[in-house]
Amino acid sequence: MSERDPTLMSGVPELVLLRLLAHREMYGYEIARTLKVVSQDALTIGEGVLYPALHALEARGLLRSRTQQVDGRTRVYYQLTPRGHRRLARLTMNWRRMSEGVERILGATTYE
Amino acid sequence: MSERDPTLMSGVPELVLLRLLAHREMYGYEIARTLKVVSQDALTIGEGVLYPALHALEARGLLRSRTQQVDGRTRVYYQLTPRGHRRLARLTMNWRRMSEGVERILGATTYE
DNA sequence: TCTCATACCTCGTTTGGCGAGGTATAGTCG
DNA sequence: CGACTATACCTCGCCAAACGAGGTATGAGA
Repeated sequence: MSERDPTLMSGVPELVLLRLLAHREMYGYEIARTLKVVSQDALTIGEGVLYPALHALEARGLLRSRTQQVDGRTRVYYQLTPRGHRRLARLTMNWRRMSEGVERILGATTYE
Repeated sequence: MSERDPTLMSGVPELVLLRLLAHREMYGYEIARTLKVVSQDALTIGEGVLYPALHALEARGLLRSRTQQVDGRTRVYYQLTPRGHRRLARLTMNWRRMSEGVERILGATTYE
């Protein structure tokens, strides 16, 4: 394994998507709304990012989906696979590491 | 103004570069080394990222450079312009906002 | 009827991170 | 002397990812 991973760059959408879906099954539109609310507007994900990301995650075997009709509208519900959970754990570690690194740079007043 | 800015994505290299150079003048190679040390290996910046980024920042008027010969080697020292300082302040705000958003997502155990 | 919210989708562009490569000098070890 | 490492700069080309803009369709309410 030892795949790509955010070296410096984020991959925030992937992280956030996996994390939201780790709790419970959700469908795309719901994810976008929830993200906005929970992050208190700090994060928003456009549909041009959201749907391609979900498809890619599913294609990689990190998500599983099922389709359900509700009030004549189609919802595609996603949930994490075991691989998705492992991936999430890994990405979370990387995120913490990276953001702590950035904080160290931002916080320091002198370097030598 | 009101330029693009990292919507979801990072722009970590730009932020970090500006922050390091806000303290004191540094040259490229030194930046790469310092970043690694100060971030305790959490962040590294390859030369294929570093130099193009520095040039782009200078072209945008956020950095100013001067060249100096030291022991027969050429060093290009960079420092922030006033615009660079303003940009740094802005990016720092965005970073905090974004990373707090991510933390809220990571930290929450239930959403409704 | 029109608009808004819901719910999905894709296409094309741009940006930017990154590896790999290239040049040159100074110092160290054998 | 020759090889190698560290210093110091640079560019090219690839690829992935974020994003805006556009498209389809339904249900509810004004």
